[in-house]
Amino acid sequence: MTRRHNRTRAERGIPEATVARLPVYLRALHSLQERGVVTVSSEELAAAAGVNSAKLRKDLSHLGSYGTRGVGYEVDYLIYQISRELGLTQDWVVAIIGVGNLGRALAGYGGFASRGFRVAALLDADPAVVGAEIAGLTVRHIDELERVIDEHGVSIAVIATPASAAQALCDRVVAAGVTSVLNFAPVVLSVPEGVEVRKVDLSIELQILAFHEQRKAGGPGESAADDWSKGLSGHGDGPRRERPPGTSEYIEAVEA
Amino acid sequence: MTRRHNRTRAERGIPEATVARLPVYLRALHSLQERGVVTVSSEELAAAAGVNSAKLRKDLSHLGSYGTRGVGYEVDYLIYQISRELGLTQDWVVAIIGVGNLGRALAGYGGFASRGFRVAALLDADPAVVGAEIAGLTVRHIDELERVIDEHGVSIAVIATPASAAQALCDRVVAAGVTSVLNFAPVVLSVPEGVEVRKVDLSIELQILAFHEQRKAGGPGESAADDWSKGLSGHGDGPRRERPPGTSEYIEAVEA
DNA sequence: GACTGTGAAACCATTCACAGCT
DNA sequence: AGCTGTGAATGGTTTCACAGTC
Repeated sequence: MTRRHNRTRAERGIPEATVARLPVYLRALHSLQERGVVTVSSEELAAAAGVNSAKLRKDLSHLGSYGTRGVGYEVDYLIYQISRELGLTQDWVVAIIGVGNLGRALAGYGGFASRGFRVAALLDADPAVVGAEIAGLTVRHIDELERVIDEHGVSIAVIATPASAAQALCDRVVAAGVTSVLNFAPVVLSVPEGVEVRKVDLSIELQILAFHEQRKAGGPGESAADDWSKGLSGHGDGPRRERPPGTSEYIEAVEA
Repeated sequence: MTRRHNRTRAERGIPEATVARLPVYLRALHSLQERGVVTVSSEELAAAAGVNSAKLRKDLSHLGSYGTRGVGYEVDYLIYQISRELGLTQDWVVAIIGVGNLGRALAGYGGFASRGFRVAALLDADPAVVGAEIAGLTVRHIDELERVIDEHGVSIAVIATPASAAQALCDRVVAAGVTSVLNFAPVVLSVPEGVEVRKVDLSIELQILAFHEQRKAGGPGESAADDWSKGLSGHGDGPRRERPPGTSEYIEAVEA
C-alpha cells in the first residue's frame, strides 16, 4: 500500500539508486550556488555531477516537477527540495564510536557539520584516549555508551572500531534505540528488522580497482588458470606469489 | 568480441554487481578459514556475507564451477580462485596523497597490506608533515609526485586531500601513468578514457541514512511540502531550520 | 539426500526519443 | 527555440525453481 492520499506526484518511494545520487547532485548544486549560478539546465548539472542528463531528469522527476521547461532548474530552489527530501533540513545527532585515526578524521570532517549532521559524542575504550579533547569534544568511555546516546538523543551511530569490537557495539547502540548505523569496520553487521546499516569499506574499493587494473593488463584466464590442485586440500603450492605466512589474514582493524 | 578461444566457462566479463561483492565473500571466507572451516555451503557462506544464497551461487558461477554438488565449496580453494579473479595474487603498489587524519588511517590500515596492496609512498603539500615518519614511511613532498610514482611503479593512487586540491593532483597522477584512482575527496573527478576512478564519500552514506531515518518518522511530504516561494529567487525564508550562514557551504575538505 | 549451477521469470535501472510547456 | 518530464525500449540484476551431480 502507498501512504495516504495521492497528493500531486512522487507517489512515495524514490528508487534507491536515485537516493544514492541525490547527495551528489546536492554537492554539485552547492558548488554552482557558490559560483553565483542562479539557474542550471539538466545538461549542465548532469555534467557537474558526472552522470548523463536523462538520468538526472528522471531522478529529479521522482521528487516532483521542480524545473521549468525551456529554462532549467533554479539552483536555490532545487537545493532546498533535495535537502528536504533527504531529510537534511533537520539536524541529525551523530555519535562516533572508536577514535582512532579514522574516527578523528570523521570527527573533524567539515562535510558533516555543513549538512546538518551534528557530531555530539566521541567514544572509545582506550583509557589513553578517553578524556582527550578532539574536534571540540571530550572523548567519553565506551561504558557510558547508553547514557551518552540517551543524553544527546543520538539517532545515527558511526562505528569506526576494529572489526572485533564492531558487532557487540552495534548490538548495544541498537538496544539503546539507535536505528541507523554507519559501519566502517570490515565486518557484516547483523541487526534486527527496521534498523538501517550502511557500510563504507576502505579496502573493498581498492580490490575492485585491482580487478579492473588487472583486466587492462591481459587479465588472469590464460596464464595459470588452474595451478591449484583441487581435491587435495591443504595449502599446496598454489598461488603464483605466496604471501608471507605471518600476515595473519584479516580480523584486522580499521585502525593503525 | 570476446577474448580468444572459449575455454571452459566464464566467457570473460563478470557483471559489475558481482565484482563488487567478491571482496565481501573473500572476507567471509578468510574468517571461516581462520576458524578452521574446510568446506562451506552456499547457504552458510551467503549468511556470513549478508546476501542470499541464490545470489551467491550465481555470482560464483561467473567465475567458474568451483563447488561440489551435494557438498559445497572448499574454503581454501575458493579463496584462491576469488583472489586470482580480483587480481590479489599479485602485489599492487599504492601511493597515498594527502596525509591528514584520513591519509594516516589509510596508511596504517591492516586490510590493505594483507590483501596485496603495498603502500609505497605518502605525499603531502604541508611542510609540517613532509619528512615525518608515518606507518614506517617518510612523507614526501608533493612536488616529488611524478618522481615517486616512477620510482616505485605506483599503479594505484589514493587521493585523500581537500576537495580543492583533488582534481589537479588527479591530473598529475594520470599524466604520470597511473590508471586507477581511489578518491576520498568530495568532488567528481574527471579523467580521460581508460582511467578508472572509484569514490568513497564519507558524507554521502550519512545522507542516505538520514533519508531512511526520516522515512521511518513520518517523512516529509505532508508537513511543509511547499513553504518555499518558487519564482521569487534569493534566499527567502525557506527551510524550516536555517543553517548558520557562516558555515561556508562545501568546497570542504576531508581533513580535520 | 544434499547442494550446486543455471535457464526462465520478475524486477529494477538506464537510456532513448519526443510530446508538452514556457 | 529550448529544455523539462515521461512513456516506451533496452539492458542489467535478482530471485525462483529445478535439473544435474555427487
